[in-house]
Formats: sequence, structure tokens, C-alpha cells
Amino acid sequence: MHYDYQSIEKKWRAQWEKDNLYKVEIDESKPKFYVLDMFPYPSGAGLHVGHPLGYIASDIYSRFKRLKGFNVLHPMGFDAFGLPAEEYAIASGVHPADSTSKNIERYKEQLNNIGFCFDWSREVQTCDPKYYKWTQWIFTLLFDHYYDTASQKAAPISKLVAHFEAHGLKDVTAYHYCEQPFTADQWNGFSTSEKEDILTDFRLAFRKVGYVNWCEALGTVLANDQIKDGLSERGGHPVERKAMTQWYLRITAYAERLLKGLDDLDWSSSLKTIQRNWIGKSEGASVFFDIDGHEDTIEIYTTRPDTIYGATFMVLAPEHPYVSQITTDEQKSAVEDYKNYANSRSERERMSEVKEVSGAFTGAYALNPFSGTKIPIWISEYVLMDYGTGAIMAVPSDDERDHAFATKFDLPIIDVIDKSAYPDAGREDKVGVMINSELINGLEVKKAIKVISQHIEDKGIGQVKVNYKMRDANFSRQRYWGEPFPIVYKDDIPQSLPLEALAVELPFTDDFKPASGGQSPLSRLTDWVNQDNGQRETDTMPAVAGSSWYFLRYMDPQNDDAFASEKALKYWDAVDLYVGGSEHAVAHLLYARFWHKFLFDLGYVFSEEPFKKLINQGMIQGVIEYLALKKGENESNHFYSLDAIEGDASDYAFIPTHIDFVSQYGSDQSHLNPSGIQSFLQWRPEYKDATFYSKAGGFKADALPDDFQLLTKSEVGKMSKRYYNVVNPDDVVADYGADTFRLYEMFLGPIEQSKPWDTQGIEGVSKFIRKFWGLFFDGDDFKISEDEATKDELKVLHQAIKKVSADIEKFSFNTAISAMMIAVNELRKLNCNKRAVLEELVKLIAPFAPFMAEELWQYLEHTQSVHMASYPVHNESYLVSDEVEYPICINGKKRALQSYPATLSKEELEAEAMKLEDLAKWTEGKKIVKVIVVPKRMINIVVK
RNA sequence: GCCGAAGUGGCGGAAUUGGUAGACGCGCUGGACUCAAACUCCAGUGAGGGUUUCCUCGUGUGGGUUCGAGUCCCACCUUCGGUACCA
Repeated sequence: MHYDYQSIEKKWRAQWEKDNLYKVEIDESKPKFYVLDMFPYPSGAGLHVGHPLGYIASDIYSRFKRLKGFNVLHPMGFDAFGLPAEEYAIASGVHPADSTSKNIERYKEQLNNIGFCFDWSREVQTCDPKYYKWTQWIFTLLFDHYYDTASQKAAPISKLVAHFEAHGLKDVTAYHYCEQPFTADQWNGFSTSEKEDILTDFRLAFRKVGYVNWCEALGTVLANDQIKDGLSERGGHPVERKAMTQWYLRITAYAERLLKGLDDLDWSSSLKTIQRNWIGKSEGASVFFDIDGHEDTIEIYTTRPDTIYGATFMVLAPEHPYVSQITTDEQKSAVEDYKNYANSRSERERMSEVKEVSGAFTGAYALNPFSGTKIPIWISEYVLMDYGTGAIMAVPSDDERDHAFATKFDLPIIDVIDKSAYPDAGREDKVGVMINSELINGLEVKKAIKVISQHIEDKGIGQVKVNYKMRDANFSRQRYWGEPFPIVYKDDIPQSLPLEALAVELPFTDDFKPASGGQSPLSRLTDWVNQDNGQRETDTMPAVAGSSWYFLRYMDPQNDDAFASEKALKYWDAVDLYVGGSEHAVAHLLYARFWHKFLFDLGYVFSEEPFKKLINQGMIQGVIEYLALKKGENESNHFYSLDAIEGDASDYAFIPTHIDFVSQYGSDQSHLNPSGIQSFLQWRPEYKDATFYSKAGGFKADALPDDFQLLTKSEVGKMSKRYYNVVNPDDVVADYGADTFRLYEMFLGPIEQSKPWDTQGIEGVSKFIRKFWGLFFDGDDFKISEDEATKDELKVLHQAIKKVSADIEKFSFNTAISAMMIAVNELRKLNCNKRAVLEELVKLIAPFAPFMAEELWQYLEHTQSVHMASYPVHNESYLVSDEVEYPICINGKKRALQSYPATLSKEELEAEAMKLEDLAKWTEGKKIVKVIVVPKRMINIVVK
């Protein structure tokens, strides 16, 4: 019988929806399993074939776990706030709420088309006030807490205030940035505003003036990961540094826990490394240097205190607060000029430039605390205000940048380490013996670091210190389409709103353009801004806000009294398997871990880490097909086949063409044939008069020879609207069916790997599906035998069960599919149509091809869904063979193949092998040194 | 530059973790069916040589360990991803 995937899939999609087949509830009688996908941003372009890769993998795993008896939570939702909808609104006038909900509908349709087992009753949309009410609430918690370093967890600000009232800053155990000590009396005398200024240095959500990545064209601040090569990732606009008051989250308080927590996570080592590098822990010392003729001292941070005798100058960041105080009159103009220069330079200029050393001398001198030498203080942009203390001791002998700086400005260099024992060591390697360093001469570097650090602490000029590269997270965006802050300013003092006042709903507007002076569009809505109790914050939260806790909401999505009930949070606990792209390696995964730890500290969640196991699916890329258009006078007129290009490739412009027109797409032979050229011209009529050149010469479009080929340039790249290479899963599903599509994406290779989309092989899995189907039919009749299965049939079946189960557990879906293909091929050879075998096989394939499996299950006269059945378990006894085929090797090279009864012992096998006549020619005249027998594997005879 | 991952047929990729390299699929070649084509089915398919049942080479390159290496060790090359003045 013909396998009619279209009617089968349509039928079951409707039936499953009607039955609420995938709805899950808390069920204490079953073990739970939480499978999560990174929820998508619903863009206007819709899903392309790359998006479902991870979803298919997690879907198979979810279905497998359910069949294995787990209560599986497998939800889906939408990361619905974000820049693209707003950009689209500015360009088209369509309100982001409208375009977003339309896009979400489209996404859901596409997802359902593929047959995912999402429990849609648990859907979450981050732009829904019912959802972001809780995003705002968590923010208020962050605002109202600080990090207590004694208990190593978050604690309420009220506790801190009580401490201040009784003891001032003294003995406070908190992670904070407050530098001015104060007593209890002073605190109690402070104004509300002064108190708030101090509390700001403690709150986990706080405001500060920061240097931010300002994008004028987009009218907003961007995160580092939204910038590529100094340009905004979206739109490619220039980005500059600008000082603004912004909201920040004090994620740095959690740096150590975020770092330590990685150790126990089942994530790929590369992902963990990325996070470790991002956190960037370093151990060193902070040291105070006296300034010649000034009261103040400059604090520096170094990981190489051992080289302190080699510190021949100091460098401050241009923004360092001391710069103006210490600069001498003679140097004032030079320093001012340099500060202006550094400030004016955009990120792009800094990054695109070849490293060129620049700086200015302040005219001031510091005193090296150990050698006592007067050393000049410079400023340079290579020292960053945001890292360490914004000041360094420069050791040109042992630091590349300091060396380059010293060379350029002719500053002294003193060698302090004898590295003659390590000829391969570089300038910054921590090896060698100290010289020219009075207190530590003769010590090895590692020992010297310890000894000098002790001296530093003993002298009271500094202390051993741990530093992190990670910065506090900028949490403000000057945009419309995001969560409003639950903050009201009263006399400029920010106050968090109580839960009863939440959600602070995003007010309606149809004017999305940024307001002047870096203000969000919300600042124009004065009725909304001005409240009885003060003025609202007009910035909105960044996209990471909503995605930092969405996985908790799925556990109890309708709850209006809590972000999720304690019962749900305790039952579902944490995500057991998280599948998503590595592009979220830093921002999302780090912030989500941070929020989760914070909620854990407060007792709202019951696990310290949110994502126990994480798999990064690779990207499915597109192939971009370019046409070579000759540059020059008749710009729009001359297309060249790739093999007819004359001269330099830079004389040609390569314009992307729609991949639908290209024959042998993605190969070396990709080309436009005459009908492809006609399609191209219909699409781009401006080229209708063009001439097309191949090696055979130039032709007008209406005079192309039949065999004309215009070779195109194929390049693997992003699948994107702008390259006209987007492949919509709906089309593939329409052509081959969802089951084939699912199987094919999995069959392409390991899910972690990236690969270009290529439909070449899809026929293979399509054929497999039809063969599978065919096992159940004789002509048009469903025909199944109730006879007992033979030994051979059972062996084939149980081999498949064993392999497929093991492969799913290790996410090796491509090999699981091969195993099923092998089983089907073998059963066809055996003409097997026995229920005892085929019924098990249907369950085996159900997670991969849910529609076909369900249809066959119904043919097999079951009334309950196959997706609620239980997964087959293999029986080892069917797998044992009576005979084992042994390769017989001479010196490790296979020379013969021989079957022996499986029961033979090592000694018997050796004796049997020695009798083989085939081996005579290899052993003749040689001495047999030894024989290695590995039972069930191989026999190797070593001769000399 | 630094960190991470990976290099296997014409292609996507297997290889029980040190034990028959190339499973499975695509593509290609030949054959059957057909008036013909598609579908389907059968056989072959790493390279080179002997052409029958055989031999040599072969997992990025060069070395090493081992009875035996795609797998382990050392050095190098290439590709992809991350990161970038982090003191």
C-alpha cells in the first residue's frame, strides 16, 4: 500500500491535539525528566531548516524518555522581546506586539508541522505581562538584596541597613564598591539620598555611570556580544564609547560560584572553557604606590608581584580619576589632548587598528615601594579603567605591552629574571630565577611570587587578591520593546515597586524612535512616566532578562501568585537536558545561572544549577550562490561563468542569487542553465539586457545555446534572507513528509557538528521510511503474521533494540538510524512480517517517525497511542552466536578469516589457528614468537 | 596572539574506545523489469597491480610506543568556532 504521508500526518496532528496527548502534569508516581530547548526569537523570516535540528534531537529524546516510563516535561515558548521587532516597527509602522504575535503564530504552525511533542498548554511568551510581571519581581529582589560574603549568599538590604545603623561600614561582610568608611553615627546622620548612594554600592541591581557601547544609529546601548568587529551585529552600525547612568546587575559577586559550579556540570568542555575564560579568574596582588609630592597613593593590580623590582614606570587608564590631580602644568595640554583622543576613538577604530602604542606622560612620579626608585606615571588606552584598579605597574622586562610601550617612549628596562635555563621561554612565561631583586634574588619565579606577596602584606602596602575579568552586567536599554523596570524615582532616589504593583505594563505607543539624549521612547510618554509616587524609569530591560528564568515558568505557567509553585519547582527541580546553540555560551547561560543561584540563595528554587546537561547542536548552514558580474563601465551588463573569468577576481562583483535558480546547487559544478537564467531575469529585470559569458563566448539571454552553463560561486555561509538561500522546513515537509524530514536532519551526522544543508541524501531516508512501511503490507493489503518469530528474526530485532537504545542515550541519532536501516534491510531479506517482531520495531522508530509509527500502531489494532506505550528492552540471549568469525593476523595484518564455535577457549583457538594451511606461506622459515588471542575479537600470530 | 574542536573514499559520515578501516546513506557503474523513462529490484564501487581463490599501499604531514594505532605519545600543517590590549 502506498505510504501517503500527507493524509497520515494531517490526521494524527489533529488527533493528538484533540487528545491533548502531550499534556503533562505533576505525577509523583513517576520519575520526572525535564527536556528543554532554547526558545526561539520569533523573527519575521520564520523558521528555516537549521532551527529544528536541536528541536528534533530533544524531541526524540523526550519521546524516548517517555516510552521509558519517565514523566517528561518538554515545553516550548518564545523569547519575544527584542530589537528586530522594534527595528521592523520603525521601518514599517507595524507595532511590535502585532508583528510578534503574528510571527509566533507562524512559528507554532511550522513547529507543529514537524510533529514535536510540546505541551503547548505550558507555552511562555516573555512579552506577556503575566510573564514579565515575574521578571520584574525578580529584578526587585535583586535590587533589594546584596551579597553577603560571610554566608556566601544573597541577603536582604534591610539586614545591611541594620548593620550600618549599629556599626557603620566597619566589619560589614558584603561584596561592595564602597570606598569611603563611615561610622554608625555618620550613617544615621546621612540624608536619604546619601544613604542611597552608599546602598547603591551594595545592591545586586544598581545604577552607576558606566562607559557603554552606544550605537547612535540604533539609539541604544549594546552588550559586547551584540557587537561584531566594532559594528553593531544588527545593521552594522558604528558603536562608540559613551558615559551614561545605567542599571547594572552585580553578577561579579557570584563570579567564584559561577566558576566553581561549572565543574559538576555535564556540558561540553569547550563550552565550560568559554565560560571559564569569560569569568577570567586571576590571582595576584594589589599594591599601593606612593606618588611623589602627593598625599594619595595609586593602587595597582598585578599577577606578577615577583617582577616588582622591574617596574620602571606606571600607566593609568586615561579615565582614571587621579589623572587630573597628578598631572603637572607642563604636561597638562599633552594629557588633555591624549584623553580627548582616547575618548573620541570608537571601538571600531581601536579594534581595526594594528596595535600601535600611544600614551602621554603626566609629569608625575611614583615611588617603587621596593627599589625606592622614582618612576614616571603615564596614561595610555591599553590600560582599561574597568579592569583591576585601572592602573598598572609596568614591567617592560616581563610584559609584552609594557615592553612595547617602554621601547616607544624610551623608558628604562631592568631585567629581573634570569631565564637562561629556559631558552624557549617567552617574555611572559613564569619561569627562571630572580635577579636584581634584593629581597627575592635567587628564587624561582613561583617561590618568588609567594615570598614577595608576603613582604607586600607585611609592609602593609597591599594584599594578595583575586581578580575576575567578568564585569557587572549592563541591564539598561534605551528601547521600547522590552520589560519596563519596576522602579519609580522619588526625588531621584530609585524605589522598587511591591509585587501588588506589578506587572508594570509596557504602555502603548506608535512612536518607537529613540528620544533625544540617549533616552528611551518611553520617556516621551509623560503620563505614564509621571506617577503620584514619583517618576518611572524609562529604560527597558535587555533580552537576557526574560530568558534568564523562563525554564522555571514552564513548570507552572499560569500561576498568578508566584513565578511557580513550590510544589512544581520541587518536582521538576532543574533541567535535565538542555539543547541549544553555542552562540548563547556566554550571555544567556551565564545570566541564567546567576539568577538561578540568586533564587536558590533566597530559597525559591531548590537546585544550585539550572541546566545539568547541555548539548550544543551544530548549525545547519546555507550555501550562498554568487554570480560574477564584471565591474566597470557597463556595470549591469556582463555576467561571467566562473570558468570564463579573466584576470583578477577583484574585477568582479559577486552578487548572491536565489538558490532555486541554480542547478547542481552547492557543488563545484553549480551553474545557471538557460532556464535558470530566465528565472533570474524575471526576478531581477534590471539585468534583462545583460550578456552572459561562458568559455564559448558571450550571449544575450534570448540567444543562449541549450547547453549553456554559467558557473556560479558556491560558498558555505549563513542561511539568511539576504543571501536568498533560506530553505523552509514546510517545503521539505510538503515534499517528503515530517517523518522523513526529522530522520534526515538526524541522519546528516552528529548533532554537535555544523554542516551545510544539502538535500542530496534525503532520498535515502525517504526510501527507508517506505521500506519500513512496506514490511507491513502485501500489495495493498495490511498483512501481518501471528506466527512465532525465528531465531534469526529475533536476533535482528534485538540487535536493533540494543543499538538504538544505547545510541539515543548518547545522542548519536545518526547511528541509531543506521541501525534501524540495517534491521529493515535484514527483515526484508528474511521476508519477515511477524507481529512479534514488527510491533517492537514500530515502538523503536516511534520517537524518530512519530506519524508513521502511530499509523502502523493503529493498523496493528491498538487503541492507545504508540507514544504512550513502553520502549522495547533487548534480550541479550537472542544476540549470542554459536560461531564467531575470527580474523587471523600475522604480525597484525589480516591474512585469513575463519569461523570457530563461540565456546572455544583461548588455547583451543590458538591450536585451531595454527592448523590453518592458508597461513603456511606466512610462517614458513620464520619462528613463531607468540600467539595473541582475544576471544570474540581476533587472533594474531607474531613471527620473526 | 591565546583558548577550544576537528582533519577518514567522489560526498554526508561509521568504527564496540588499542583488535577485520570505510557500517549506513548519497553518488557512480553494470544488469533485471519497461516500447521507453521514472519507480523498484540484483550486483559492484578506497587506490594501484595480478585479473580466479592474490598482493602492495591507504585515516592531514613527519616521527615514536605496541604483537597490533584512525584511536595513545611528540613535533608540525590545515580548517572551523570562541576570545582579544584583562595587567
